[in-house]
Amino acid sequence: MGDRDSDRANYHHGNLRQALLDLALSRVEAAGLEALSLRDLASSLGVSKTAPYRHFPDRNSLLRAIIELGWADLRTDLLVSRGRETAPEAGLRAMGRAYLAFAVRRSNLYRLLFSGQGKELFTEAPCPKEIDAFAPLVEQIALCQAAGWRTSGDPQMLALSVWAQVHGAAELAIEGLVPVPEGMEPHEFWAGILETIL
Amino acid sequence: MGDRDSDRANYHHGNLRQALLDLALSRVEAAGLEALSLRDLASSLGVSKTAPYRHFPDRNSLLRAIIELGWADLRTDLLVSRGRETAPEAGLRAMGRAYLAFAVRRSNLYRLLFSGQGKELFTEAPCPKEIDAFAPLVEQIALCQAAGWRTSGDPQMLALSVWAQVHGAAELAIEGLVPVPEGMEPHEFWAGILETIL
DNA sequence: CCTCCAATGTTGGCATTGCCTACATAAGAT
DNA sequence: ATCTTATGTAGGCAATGCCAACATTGGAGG
Repeated sequence: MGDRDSDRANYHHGNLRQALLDLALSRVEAAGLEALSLRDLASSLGVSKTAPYRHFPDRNSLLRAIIELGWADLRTDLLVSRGRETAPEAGLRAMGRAYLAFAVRRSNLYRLLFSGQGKELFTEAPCPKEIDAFAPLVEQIALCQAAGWRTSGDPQMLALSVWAQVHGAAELAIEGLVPVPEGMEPHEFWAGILETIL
Repeated sequence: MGDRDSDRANYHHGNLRQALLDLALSRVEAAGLEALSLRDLASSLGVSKTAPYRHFPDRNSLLRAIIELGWADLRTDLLVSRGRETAPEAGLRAMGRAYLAFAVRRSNLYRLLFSGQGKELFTEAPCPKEIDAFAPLVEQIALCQAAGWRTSGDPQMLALSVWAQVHGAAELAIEGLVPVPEGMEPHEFWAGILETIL
């Protein structure tokens, strides 16, 4: 007859929301957003097919939660990478490399971030601090300017330009449209290309 | 009784492949690739649900055909835009603006181009000339270099860097993550941002 | 301690979709 | 005229998102 714990767990899972988030994130990272199925999550967690709807009104809502996790992780990577450097410009380059590494290493998640599903997360209100991966870039650019780098120009605009550059490189790297030289990691190759202009 | 033409057309449509492509393209442009359904196409064309499979083995194969159309159109826009300028650098800037305009105007199609579905189109063999939107950029960069612009540097690498920059701007513009100043078109706004660095 | 209720989970069902197998028809070559 | 092949049809299967109705549980208030 099963022990008491699993009896209790059988009906009320107890932590379904978090379990859904964890599993969904791993599914997306492993196979992309189109491979995410609420029914599959439910059955994998030993729960009925409609149980997830008690925690997320629909599939897109779950996706949006994952997107938030993704932005938070990306922001963290950027903060850590720049924290390891003292010179402002070195910090900026480190952020660029960290960004590319994140995009290549977790490409399915990265693609989801720009899939358009979470647009309203950022356009509506001021972007929540914990998931704002852009602000650290603007700050770092401002630091660089204070140190004499491209002193003319609005830091916000400069940051947008740099973001566009690095994001574009990340996408091209992920997409694999451009063959990478033998024995070279894609994010290294693309970091090198960025130096061409930046 | 119906006229003879529709009688004939009732069974053998006569031009189903092209009709599928046309309608699929318009559906994708209007609502994105996730809105593309073979069954919907079939019924809209007054044909049975499995008829499309006589022309495309599966949904992805149809998507790939659309991707080819998209790249060809983008290439054409680039060629036309640079053809209107004489000075090499002016031509390069015109290509950038045309690229951004294409991405914004046909954003759903543009997104499909980078969705990863058509990867093998470009990585395998040498990219077919008619759909190669990258080669014109390399050529233009070479022209610019011949005219004294950034004479040091491999044109291929420079072109990749420029492509990354413009593609990144295009994606950010489409995504709408960055609010565009009132009364300004997104592609103008982003073209301005590109000038910040390029 | 008991009761009720809100949170959480289940069952059954509907519509849509991709795609498979078998079958039907038309159009053109032999 | 016949036969082959390209093309289209019918039926079906499994998966999915989501809705409505019902069940269970644990905790708040009497």
